[in-house]
Order: sequence, then C-alpha cells, then structure tokens
Amino acid sequence: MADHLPPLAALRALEAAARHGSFTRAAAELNVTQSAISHQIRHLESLWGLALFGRSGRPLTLTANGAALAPVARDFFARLSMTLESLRDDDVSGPLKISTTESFALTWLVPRLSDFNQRHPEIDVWISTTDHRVDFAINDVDLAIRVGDGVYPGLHSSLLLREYVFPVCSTQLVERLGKPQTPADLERYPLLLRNDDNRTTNWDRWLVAAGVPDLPLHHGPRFANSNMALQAAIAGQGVALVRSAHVDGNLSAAGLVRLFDIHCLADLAYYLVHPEGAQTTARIAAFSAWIQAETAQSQQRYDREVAPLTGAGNNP
Amino acid sequence: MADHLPPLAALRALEAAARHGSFTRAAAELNVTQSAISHQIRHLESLWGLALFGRSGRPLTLTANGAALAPVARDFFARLSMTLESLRDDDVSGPLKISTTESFALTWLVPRLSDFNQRHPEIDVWISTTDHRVDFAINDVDLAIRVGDGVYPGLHSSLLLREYVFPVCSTQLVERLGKPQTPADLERYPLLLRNDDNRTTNWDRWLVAAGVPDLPLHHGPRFANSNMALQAAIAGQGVALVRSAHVDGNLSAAGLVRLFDIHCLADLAYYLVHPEGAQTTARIAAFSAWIQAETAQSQQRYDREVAPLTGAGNNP
DNA sequence: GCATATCATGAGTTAATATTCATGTAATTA
DNA sequence: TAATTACATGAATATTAACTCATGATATGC
Repeated sequence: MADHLPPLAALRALEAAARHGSFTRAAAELNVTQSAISHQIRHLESLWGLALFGRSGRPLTLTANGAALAPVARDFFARLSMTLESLRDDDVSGPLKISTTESFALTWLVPRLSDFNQRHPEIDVWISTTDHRVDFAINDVDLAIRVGDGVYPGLHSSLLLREYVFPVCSTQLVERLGKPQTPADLERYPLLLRNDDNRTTNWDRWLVAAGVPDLPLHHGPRFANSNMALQAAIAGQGVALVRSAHVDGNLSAAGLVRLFDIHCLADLAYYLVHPEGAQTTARIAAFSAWIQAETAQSQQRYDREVAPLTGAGNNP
Repeated sequence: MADHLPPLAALRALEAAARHGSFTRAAAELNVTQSAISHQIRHLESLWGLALFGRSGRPLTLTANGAALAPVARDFFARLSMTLESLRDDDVSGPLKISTTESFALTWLVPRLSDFNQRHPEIDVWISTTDHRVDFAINDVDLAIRVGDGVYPGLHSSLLLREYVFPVCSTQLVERLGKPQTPADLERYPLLLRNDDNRTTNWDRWLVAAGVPDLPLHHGPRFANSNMALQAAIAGQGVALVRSAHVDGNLSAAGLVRLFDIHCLADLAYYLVHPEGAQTTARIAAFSAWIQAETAQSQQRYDREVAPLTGAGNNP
C-alpha cells in the first residue's frame, strides 16, 4: 500500500462517482462541488498510479481498475455502517448460544471458557452439544464449532484447528504387553476404533504414513465416539488413535504414552461457522476474536509438540 | 455513519492495536509513538461513542465493540492491498472467458456485447455456452452466468435477473384459432413445452397464478430447450411460455402477441458466478460491473413492462 | 457552429488529522 | 515499596485533506 493510505473521503467519492457514472451527480449526492470530486479522484489516481475513469468519450466510464476498486470501497462502507448500527442497537441482553460437539466442548472449550468470561464478564455463554449439524434459524444458535471439511453452503466458516492424529496407549498396557517397537507390531495389540459409519479413515491414513498400509484393523472393541475410545485407552484396554485437541498436552497426566513419532493430519478439521453477516453483533464478534486467538495458540503448540518434524509422514 | 468518516489512519491504528493487544507494539509496527496510537483510538471512540478497549486490567483487552470493528478494518486493508497488487500485475493479456447458457447468450448477452466492447476495447471477450454446470478450475473460465437458485457452494454468486414468465403465440395462430379469452381456453390450443427432466414447473406456476391450476398440459409437441419452443411459437405451432429475457421487448418484431396480463416469477433466476476473490482482477471486475448495471436496467424494464401490476398473480 | 453539459485545473483557504514531547497515572513484578 | 512497564493526556505543531472559486478544455446535440 506504499505507506500512503488513501483518504477515506476520496474513496467515498470514488464509490459515488462509480455508482453514478458521473462526477457531477456524485458531487450532488455528497453535497460538494464537482471540482471536489474531480480533485479526489485525481488524487487517488496519482496515489495509486492507476487510471480509474476513462475521460475520452463523453459518457464518463469506469476503467477496469475503477471497476475493481469501487466495490472494495462500497463493501467497506456498507459493512462499517452495518456494524456500527448493530453495535448501537446493542442486544447484549440474551446469552450467546454456541453449539459444538461433545468432545470439543469437554476437552478444549470448557477448560478455556473461564478466560473468556474474565475478558467479557457481560457476555453469558451457553453451550449446547450435538454431533449433528445445526440449523441456525431453527435451533436459535449464534455460533457453531463443527468438525468437517469447511464447506457449509450459505454459511460463513473459518478454519480454527487442523489436528494431527497419532496412537497412544496407557502405561499399564505397555507394562503388560511391552512397547510396540515398529508400527507393524500394532497387529498384536487391541486397537480401539469408532464404529459410526465405519469411518476408520484416520487409522487408514496413519497406517499409510507409518508405512504399513495393509495392517489389518479387525482387533479390539468399537466405540460410539472417540471420547469413549480414549477412555478405554486410559483404562488400558488397547491402543487408540487420538487427535491433538483430545489430549491437548496432558497425555502423561492421563497415564498415556504416545507410540512412535509418526503422525498425520486428521481427515477433518474444526471450523467456526455462523450465518453471513453475524460478525456484526458485538457478542459474536468478541467470541470469534477470542476463539480464533486461542485456537491459533493451540495450533502452534500442536505443530511444535505433536508434529515437530514438518513433512515427515504428513499426507494431507 | 453520521457524516463523519473515521480517518483511515485511525482505523489502521485500531487494526494493529487489536491484533497486538497492545498500543505500544502497534506503535512500533506503524513507526509512530505510543501516544499517537492512544490519540487515534480515543478519537475513534469519541467519534463513534463506543468503547473499543478495556483499560482496567493491565493486559489491554478489546471490548466486544472493538472485536466487531477491528475485523472490518482488517478485511478492508487486506482486500484493498490485494486488489491494488493484482491490478499492478495486470494480466490483461489473455481473453476474458465467460460461460453461460445458449439461450441467455443468444437473446440477452450477445446483443449487448458491443456496448461492453466499446467501453473496454482492450478486453477480449470469449463466450462459451453449455447448459450444464461449469468447473472453473477445469474449464478455465473466468465468469459464469447460470440459471439456478443461487446456491453455489464454494463460489461467489450474485443475482443478475429475476424473470417473469407469460404465454405468447404468433399472430397467425390468433388468426387461425382465434384469441383465447380466458386462461381456461388454453386447453384448446397446442401448448409448446420443454421436455428435459419433465420440468414444467413454470407452466404449473403460471396456471396457478391464472386461477386454473388443474388445466391439463398434455397437448402439443415438446422441445429440447426453451429456445426451440419459442421458435415453434414464432412459426405458429402453438402457445409457448416465455421468460422476460427471451423476448426482451421485441415481441411484436417476432410476430408474437402476449396472451393475458397474467405473469408470475420464473422458478429460477440468473446469477453471476465466479470463484471467491476473482473480483480483484481488472477484467473480471469490469465485466461484473458492466453486466450488473445492464441487468439492473433490464430488470427495471421487465418490472415495468411485463409485470406492471405488482403483486398481481406473483407467487414467488 | 453554438449552446450546453461535463470534466480539468491552479490558486488559495479552512478545517481536520497526525504526530511528538513531556509528563501523569495506574497496574505488575521483584 | 521501588522499579518497571504500559496507557493517558494536554499543548503545540507540521502536514494533509477537503473544499470552493473561477476559468479552461472537450465533447454532444441541435
């Protein structure tokens, strides 16, 4: 941006002139002289070194440059005034309703919520958990944190956390059966899997990363969700594949050990999802800003602690 | 916005301060004193009458207001500099590739293209027509104009034209069979329908609007697309249901007459579709701006000429 | 070609912004 | 409690922006 910020009033002039296709009418709308508009546009043109309007033919025409820049200004003004307006209306009354999965709430969100409450004591957070999609209109939810591929038609989504997966088991199990030396040894250990819709893709991906893609997966019990599999691992029932957020740095506190230094990216990631335009309300913006800062921190830790060897075994 | 535009430099300060959570660090980044930042923020706060930062606790915290406004500034700066950068790179070299349906190209777009060429002689427009969806990555297309419901996951879409449908037939047919007096009379006329995937919803909707929802639709030949049905109508073979853009004001030139003053909104509308972020290139922005202005004009004409009685028979 | 409408431009003025400096104040840490 | 760190603030100033005015230049339409 060359250090020189364009004056906002000049952007306002650009926007109006582009919309009207005429400096004179833009001047009328903004209650200034035509000369003012001409000066402003000229200022922008020299600032950016770009022609914004074609003055040769009489009907003033936007150049391609102008056509690209005018909407930038237009959208900015629109969003700014929308945001200011909704901040003034200020409906801080009700609680902020957040929907997420049970496992994310338990392992990641709830332990950190007190920090958010300290920063924003006036915002009352309600958390509801479902493992299924949420309809914002019907369920009366302000924000959702979902596991998925980030494609949510009609909604705005932003990536919160990419997770790594790696196998763990309890120290007891290691004492009883010995520590597996190579990934291929896992064949002799009970593997704890999820059973919903047969989705074992994370195990498949990890086995590929570990170089033993054909290792059979038929051992061990199956569980309704990954939280239960994790509990079973803690109880020494076998080897579970865990995601970074699930253990989040306190492996040893739970009596678990990580097996091998091989990891891969989980097939799905966490996204923050909300209806378009919802950023404009203060409570939602506050929570969004907070959770994005917090997840960025978590992500840094995972990248450092869980997956320090960049590219080693990653297959995204 | 209360007429007072916030100074852009102050927004820059807000953005940096929000990002760093510190006036001092923001000052360092912007190469000014801490005092400058403090003044700027204070200026914004009094301008908007909103608290942006909480200064009580030592770690400076964004208020909910600040959390809502900072991203507005951040996104604006990001988009502005992205746009400027891509305008400077200026890849005006190749042609602008536009994909649309055959009927829209024939009846609406091509007749108007000379106007675009006059305004932007440096932009070489190539049009390709398919009636199926287009994959931007694979088909090497810059922009698409599609008929649909506006939901295009992963793409940006904006409404271009809502169309009305109403029945027409040739003057010859009227001479031969007489003019139908009421919608119910249509039973005695050959109706020209499309045959693809049995989609006769437009006829169904029009019959509902006309008050004869149960009129049978089994007469007449069927055609591959609505263009062929229209040609058949011009040739006097029966009554066709046309969309506004298809006839676009030159009904009588084609020897057609409109039957009844009853219309309804077409089930689908035209959308301009492109990958997110593509607005930043000059050629695409120029075409977008142009076609949005042109369609807005068409829309006005349709609303005035085709559907002057607002709400009469509309069932959207 | 003349009247008209529209944009360009240079000079000059007023108002607002941007910033620094020198201190003051409040919280944090040792 | 002293030292430190970070934000607040009033005064002062340089710089820029935002206009207006008067006039010049260009294209359009009759």
